[in-house]
Amino acid sequence: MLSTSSVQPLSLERLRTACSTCGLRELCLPVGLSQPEMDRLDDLISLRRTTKKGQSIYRAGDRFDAIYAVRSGFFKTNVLLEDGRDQVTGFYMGGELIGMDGIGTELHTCDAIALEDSEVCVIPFSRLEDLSREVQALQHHFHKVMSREIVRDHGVMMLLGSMRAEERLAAFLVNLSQRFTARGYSPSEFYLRMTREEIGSYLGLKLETVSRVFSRFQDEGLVSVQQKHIRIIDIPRLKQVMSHQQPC
Amino acid sequence: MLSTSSVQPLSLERLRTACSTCGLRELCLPVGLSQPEMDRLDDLISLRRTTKKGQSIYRAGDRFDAIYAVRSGFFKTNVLLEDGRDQVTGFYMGGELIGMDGIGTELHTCDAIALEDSEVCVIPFSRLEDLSREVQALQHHFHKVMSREIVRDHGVMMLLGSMRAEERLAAFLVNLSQRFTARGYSPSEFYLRMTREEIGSYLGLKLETVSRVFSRFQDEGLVSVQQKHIRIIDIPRLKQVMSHQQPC
DNA sequence: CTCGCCGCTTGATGTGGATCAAACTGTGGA
DNA sequence: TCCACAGTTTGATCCACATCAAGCGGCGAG
Repeated sequence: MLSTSSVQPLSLERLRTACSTCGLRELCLPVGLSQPEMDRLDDLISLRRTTKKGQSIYRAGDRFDAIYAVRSGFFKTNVLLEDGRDQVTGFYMGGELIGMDGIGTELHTCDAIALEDSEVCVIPFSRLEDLSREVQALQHHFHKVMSREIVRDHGVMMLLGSMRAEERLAAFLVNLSQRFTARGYSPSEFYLRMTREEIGSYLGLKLETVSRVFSRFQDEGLVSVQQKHIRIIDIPRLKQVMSHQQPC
Repeated sequence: MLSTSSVQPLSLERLRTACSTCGLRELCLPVGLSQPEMDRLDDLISLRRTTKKGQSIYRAGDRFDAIYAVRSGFFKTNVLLEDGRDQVTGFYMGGELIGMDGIGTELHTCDAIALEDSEVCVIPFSRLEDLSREVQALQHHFHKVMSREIVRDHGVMMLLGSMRAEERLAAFLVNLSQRFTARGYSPSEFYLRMTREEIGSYLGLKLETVSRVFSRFQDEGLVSVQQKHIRIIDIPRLKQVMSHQQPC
């Protein structure tokens, strides 16, 4: 049992891992399902997978056959260019779905890598489609999840295409804060699971720039930064920075 | 009949606009459907909509209730920030689907604007979901289309986050060339429907930079540019530029 | 507890693309 | 037909962020 990325069928653990009893069910795939519908979804999700920090749940080029719901932990997704350049395309936390990039071609187009020891629910995709044909609420919610991923990507495109470094980092922190809040954590105090380099890659900046902007934010009393420990002191002002409305 | 964005039921035109006889069916929603299945899809798509250059099929904030397949013409989608900044998030041509951004919130999150006089098929979304529950091939293909939109967005994020101006424009031209080719047009000669400013907005560049890079490409014998008329002279070299492999 | 290293911070300098400015051109409308 | 103007090109200058460089500090392995 020392294997670092193990796949294990549910058995006695079943009750503990069922969607119905999962603390993340209001954020995850079962949103809007009745109890019997949720039971049917449970039948489908019979595998969990634990992943150690640094390991992947899939790599670009891997055959696609499942999507993954983050049960615990933190992930990033990474696209690669032939010439070696790469870019972080997203960070994922509890209740969020990873892997929808693979549906279009039956092959994954990015790497999904754990930023800390993590656990995901494996959702076999063809069985999800089967069930979606029978359970309208599931079908509709899945479409919403994919649509939101598209909208999120548009937000990142906006950020990369027309925001300056301070605005990008402010937007990033505000977004993280909101997602932590939705999960019952503090809106103002959290640990970053990713390095400055990963943040930079996601935001289209170099790690030095990320570091400098953090320092500037700290000097201005917006946040307190100690390595990966972040405390947001002034969320409203951070939102102003994000929206270009610096008070001169 | 002078209204600029008219909605008209199909009647005698029916045969002409049915998916089954549409030249774009191999690129559009009906991919992989049998004849009877395609007939059922036809039943659902009972509206076409013509849109004059400059007009929108929907705006950010509009209620979402349909997606749109481009029948003819050319569109852009635009996201807006409160502070007035905006960004082009995509260009769409025949056979491509617009509007999936609205599924997540029931509201559209961007504007969809015609870059020339155009026509779209209106696909009522709830009826599309109904039919998807009965026709597996349709369900699966729709999922593929959404997934590809996500993958395309990741490509743009890569481009915006880690490519230089010349690489971006080269990637843009290669992409357009491929899409025109798939539609039976010349891979090397086409008219741009968008302005330098719109290209720049999409690529995270200013219009002056786009213009300068076009000129540089022309000087180097990669393309011939006359306003919106583009002739790609050396596709392989353009692909090299895109991949950072400048021959010193 | 200590060592080594990875990740972070900070400074100095360089540069790609933005900005400002001016002139040119093709097009659509009166 | 001609005018007005939106869109484009090109040049000069500027600046935000990249790059290069050096030192720091916290954490995990032993």
